Amino acid sequence: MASIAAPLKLGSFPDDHHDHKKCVTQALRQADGICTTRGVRLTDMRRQVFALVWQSHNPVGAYEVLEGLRAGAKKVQPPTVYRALEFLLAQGLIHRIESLNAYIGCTVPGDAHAGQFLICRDCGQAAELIDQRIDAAIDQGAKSAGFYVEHPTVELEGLCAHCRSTSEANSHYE
Amino acid sequence: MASIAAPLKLGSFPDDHHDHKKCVTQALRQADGICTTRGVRLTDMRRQVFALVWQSHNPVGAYEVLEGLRAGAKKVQPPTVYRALEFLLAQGLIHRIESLNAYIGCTVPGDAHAGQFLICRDCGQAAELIDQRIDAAIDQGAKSAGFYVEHPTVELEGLCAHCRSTSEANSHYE
DNA sequence: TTTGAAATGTTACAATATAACATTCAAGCT
DNA sequence: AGCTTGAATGTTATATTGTAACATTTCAAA
Ligand SMILES: [Zn+2]
Ligand SMILES: [Zn+2]
Ligand SMILES: [Zn+2]
Ligand SMILES: [Zn+2]
Repeated sequence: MASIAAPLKLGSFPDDHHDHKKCVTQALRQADGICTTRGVRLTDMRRQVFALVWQSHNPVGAYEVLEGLRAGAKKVQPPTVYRALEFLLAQGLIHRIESLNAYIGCTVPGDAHAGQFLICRDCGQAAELIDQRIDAAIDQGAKSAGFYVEHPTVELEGLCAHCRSTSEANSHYE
Repeated sequence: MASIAAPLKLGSFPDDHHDHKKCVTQALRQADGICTTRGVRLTDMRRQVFALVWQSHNPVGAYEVLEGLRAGAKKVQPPTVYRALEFLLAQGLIHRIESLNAYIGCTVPGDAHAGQFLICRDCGQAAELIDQRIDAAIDQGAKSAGFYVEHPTVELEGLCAHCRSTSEANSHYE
C-alpha cells in the first residue's frame, strides 16, 4: 500500500509518499458533505468536473476538463464545463489561477478564504497557502492607500523545493 | 492651468487635480531615457502602444490598443500589438494584470520590481503599489514552504477610497 | 553601399470564454 | 401518480484573447 497521509498540508507539494487516490476520495467526500450541509446540489456533472480538476495537483484548464468529460463517451460543450466550474468556484471547492487560466482544487474548502498559490514553473504543480501574515501585510498596504480589498489574487510562480534541488544539480550541464 | 503634481504617487489613485497629459508626457520621456540608456529601440510603433497603454489609469486590453492604433489610419494586426507589449513588459515599462488580461503603465520604471496592484471594481482604475512588507511576508511564507519565488503576482480587487465613499453614500438606495 | 539582424507586415489559426435559446431534470404539491 | 416550476444541462453560435509561421521592411554597423 502507499502512504498514510492523504490530505496535503497547506503550502506543501506532494512527495513520493503521496497517495493521490486517497487525496481525491477525501476531497470528494468533503465536497459531498459541504454541499449537503448547504442544501446545494453536487450533481453528477459537477462531481465529474470536480474530480477532473482534482486529477492532479497541477492547475487544469477548462478545455482539459472538457476533454476529460468527452473521454467518458459524452458530447459535452464548453458552457457545461464553465457552468460547473462556476458553481464549484462559488462554493469555494476550487480556485481559479488567473495567471494560468486554470483551476485547482481547494485544500481547505468549507471556510471562506482567499487562497495564495505557489506555482512551480518546472513541475507545474501548485500548492495552496493560507498565510495570515501575507493577508495582514496586504490589508495593511491597501489600507494605507485607502483601498478596501475584496478579492485578493496572490499567485507566486517559482520553483518548488524538489525542482529547485533538481535544477541546481543539473545546472552544471546547462 | 491644471495641477502641479503630474506623476502619481505609488498606491494612489488620480484625483480631481490630476493632470493626465503631463502624466503621460512624463512617462514617455522616462521611457525614452531608459531605452536610450539601455541601447534598446523605442520604435514609433512601441511608443504608440506605450502611449495607448498610458491613455488612462485603467488597465487596457491588447485589442483596445489595437483599436487605438487602427484609429490612426493604420491597418495593424494582433501580432504587432503583442510584440510591442512584449517588448514593453521585458523593459519593465508596463505590467500585465493577469486577472484582467490587460496592461498598465509602470509607475516606477527603470528599476526591477514585481509590482502589486490595487484594482477598483467600480471605477476600473488600478494603482501600483510597492510594499516592502508584502514582499517580505510573501518571501517568508514561500520560504517556509521551501519554495523559491521568481515571479509574484499580487492583484487586489476591491474599492478605491473614492468609490468606497460614493457607493456607501448610495447604499441607502439599493 | 552592402548586409545581416531586428522589427514589422500578413495570413491563418489556436485557446479561452460567453450569449441566447431549447430541453431535460428533479423536488414539492395535488 | 400527474402537474408545476425553477434549476440544471443541452445546443448553436460567436466573442475575446493570444500565437505560429513565413514575408517584407528598416536600420545601423561594417
Ligand atoms: Zn493529491
Ligand atoms: Zn516543481
Ligand atoms: Zn495619469
Ligand atoms: Zn474606484
